[in-house]
Amino acid sequence: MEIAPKYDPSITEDKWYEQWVKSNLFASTPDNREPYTIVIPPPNVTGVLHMGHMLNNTIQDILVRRARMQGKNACWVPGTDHASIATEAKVVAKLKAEGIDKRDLSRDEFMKHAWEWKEKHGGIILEQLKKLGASCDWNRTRFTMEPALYESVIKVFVDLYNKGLIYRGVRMVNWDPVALTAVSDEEVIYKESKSKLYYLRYFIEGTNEYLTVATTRPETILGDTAVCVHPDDERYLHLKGKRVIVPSVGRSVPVIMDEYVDREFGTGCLKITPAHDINDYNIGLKHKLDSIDIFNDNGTLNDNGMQYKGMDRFAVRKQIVKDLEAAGLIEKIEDYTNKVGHSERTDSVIEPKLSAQWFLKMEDLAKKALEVVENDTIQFHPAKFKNTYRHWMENIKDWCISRQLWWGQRIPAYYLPNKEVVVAETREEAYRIAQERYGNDICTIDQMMQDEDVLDTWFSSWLWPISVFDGIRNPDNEDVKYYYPTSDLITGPDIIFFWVARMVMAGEEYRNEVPFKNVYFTGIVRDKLGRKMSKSLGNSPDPIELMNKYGADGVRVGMLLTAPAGNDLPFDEALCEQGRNFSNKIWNALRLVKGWEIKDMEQPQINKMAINWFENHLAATLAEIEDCFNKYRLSEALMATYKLVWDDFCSWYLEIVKPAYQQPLDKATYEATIGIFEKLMCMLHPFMPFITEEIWHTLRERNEGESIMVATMPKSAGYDAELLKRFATAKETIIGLRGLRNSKGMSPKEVLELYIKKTADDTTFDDMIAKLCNLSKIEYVAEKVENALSFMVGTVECYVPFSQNIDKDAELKKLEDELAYTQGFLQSVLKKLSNERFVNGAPEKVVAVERQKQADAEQKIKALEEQIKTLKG
RNA sequence: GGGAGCAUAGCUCAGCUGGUUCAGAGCACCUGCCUUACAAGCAGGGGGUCAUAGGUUCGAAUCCUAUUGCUCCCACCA
Repeated sequence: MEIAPKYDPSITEDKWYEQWVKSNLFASTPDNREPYTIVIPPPNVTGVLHMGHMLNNTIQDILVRRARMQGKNACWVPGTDHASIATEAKVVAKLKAEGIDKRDLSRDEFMKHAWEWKEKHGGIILEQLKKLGASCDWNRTRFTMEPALYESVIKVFVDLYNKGLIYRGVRMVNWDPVALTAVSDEEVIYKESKSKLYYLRYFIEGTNEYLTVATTRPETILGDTAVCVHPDDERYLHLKGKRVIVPSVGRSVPVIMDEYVDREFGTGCLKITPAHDINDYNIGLKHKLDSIDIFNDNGTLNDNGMQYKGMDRFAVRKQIVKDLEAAGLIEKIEDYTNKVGHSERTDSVIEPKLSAQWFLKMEDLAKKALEVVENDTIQFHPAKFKNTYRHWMENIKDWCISRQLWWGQRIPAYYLPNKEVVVAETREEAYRIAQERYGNDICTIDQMMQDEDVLDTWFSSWLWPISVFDGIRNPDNEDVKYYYPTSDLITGPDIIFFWVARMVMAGEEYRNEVPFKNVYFTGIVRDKLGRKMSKSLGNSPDPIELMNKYGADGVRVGMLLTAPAGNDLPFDEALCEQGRNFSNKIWNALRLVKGWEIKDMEQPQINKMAINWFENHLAATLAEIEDCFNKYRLSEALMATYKLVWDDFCSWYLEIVKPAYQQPLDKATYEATIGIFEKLMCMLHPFMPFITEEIWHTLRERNEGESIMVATMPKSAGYDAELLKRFATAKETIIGLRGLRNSKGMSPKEVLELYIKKTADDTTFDDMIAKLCNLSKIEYVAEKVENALSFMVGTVECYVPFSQNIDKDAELKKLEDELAYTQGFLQSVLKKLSNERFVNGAPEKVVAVERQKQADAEQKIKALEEQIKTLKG
């Protein structure tokens, strides 16, 4: 059989993916097996694959594939999120490029454009996931805006409203002046920025005296309705009951006293703008101040902006400072660093704004959701995120769930002419309720005005583990009963509040059960220099190009090699190279094995030994790997598998059984080797699905439609630890011999003899030693061998007769160095053992170990001294 | 301002409740090899005062305290 010398993923990967889809191997339906369920964190429908997705989805695929091979009914549900703000922004931008202004469109017209856009450009990311090998059940692909999920969201809104958990109120919210919508507290990112602190003069009414107020936002003086000082601040006691004139504006406002003011900051005087700052708003409420809103929704000044009307807030800031300076009303300007809230989606500076919004009461929901994490019904990996979660849950505020957008689930609230509001799943139902409540003649059905707002995207995402199985609309359907709760959730810690916490709440509220049992938090993928990957830095590699270059398998391995849960992943292309090299290594092992001539002949002892050793070693490694998976330490599981394949299988096992050039291999060994190879491929398959499938099919004849995907994952079993230890000693002998050859520059072709100063009590591995070291014989002797090089394995001396002149000085030095080291070592052991408190205090086991060390060291010293003596002659 | 976490080889990390799996792994590095599976490779090798300073202990990378440096989360003093 001809096998290419280099593995080429481009000819296997697409082929096998197609085959898997064709054979419907990703599909899952409820049956008697234990379910294993993952719901994908739905990427934005407008998204394209980035390195974060690669990591996240590789991990999910590994877990799903492993579960499937363990005989579980594995179901990975894919889908996308409608991403209200982000998508609407994209559609608006696209329309703008075509010369269409959103404001000129009706809601329906806009939605038509948005859906068209979604159909055309949406879901690219799901196609890209296929290249990665993601074994999602594509038949189950969901979209948060599709009818069934849309209905679920509406149903939940109505339900929570009826339970009294949802309310509408006028509150200070975070306003995004670019997206023209409110956003939740969690969507505000505070960034440190260099700004200025302006000291403004407020003249006391009717006098020439003034007080100085420090502010970072001088433009908001237009909305000032008071100046506030601390009631105990002696500097300002005389101002009690006085009024001051807002500079430039000319308005007279009261001086009020409140302990909120920090006397140390600035001048100890605080201007109060209730309409544009959350703290000022609260003070305004307390002191019954007027509230003057000076901004339009888009951040320009409104009619209250006087001569600045129509200008942007930042332009006004500059202008008003100039004007105040000209009027001599600025005392000084200082540099100042503070944190400014930015919109997560548009990056615009958030404007606190008073507006009517819908809120969800969180307190009770949070209580239950905290409990199930505290008592480990849901486990976090790593567990440290419990702290973060707890802190948020214990300080939770109501969730602003309305957004002033069109792309999303429209709030099912209907306003009647009598100003009352009715909430119901449909207009018809709302009308029925309205008539019931207020009489049949209250209005016509068309006179009810539906709320213009849509719901926060996360208000649909939080239902995802339930709604993908239609468990909101049909709580007793087979799917949701079987697949819910899901098994593992794989996500980033950045959305622990946005998503994870809220899913737990929804799960408890709507299923009375947690939505998942484990949460695996991935780290953030960074570049080599530790920076976040970002478009503006251009440091984010294109995953598709990477996969073309190294193969999906190579990239998957590269990502996983250094990605412990919860740790950031400093990505380096060299890791993908390592992954690709590993692919090639496996490939060449296949070439070797398939290249052998097989003969029906007696199985040599050495091969029996190799097989027996490997199977024991495999069992031990399997136990190790299972332990890694139980602890969600996937990188370690991969590394253990990697070493098993590369080192133990390729470098040791295959080298031991490998027949001499053009010699045949016995059939029994061949069969065993194929069996081992198969097992290794199964173990590797979750990490490297494509190459393992290709090799699995090459190892044996397979029937049409058979796949490694549904082969059985090998399980750990008992093993002979003693055997493994003896093998390790044999290995040491081999390494010692190779080192000898290396240091003496001997060719591997030169045949040598080995004499071991020891009784021949264990010769199990002698054949192997002879074969791998090109020895003509191994002999056990009682006395030292003359004219030989020597080395030690543990406390045992080994000799290799050497025909050429031995460099006595070099040998002597080597031996003396070793002697010195061993003597030092013995000293430290003796010191320990002569310490009575150690001998009495330490456990017997530990003391026994020290005594053994002593004995070994003494024996070794004796041997070394003897060697030195004879060498000196 | 509050909280959490981290600091071990050049890099990325493992080292569970103090003592032979205690100083480890992979990559990188050095030396020698194109040895009929693989140079995307083989064989061998070097490399760490476990951040710093104290303390507890017979014994500390591991426990305690302080210091320094980094990261993240929350709050948002204008």
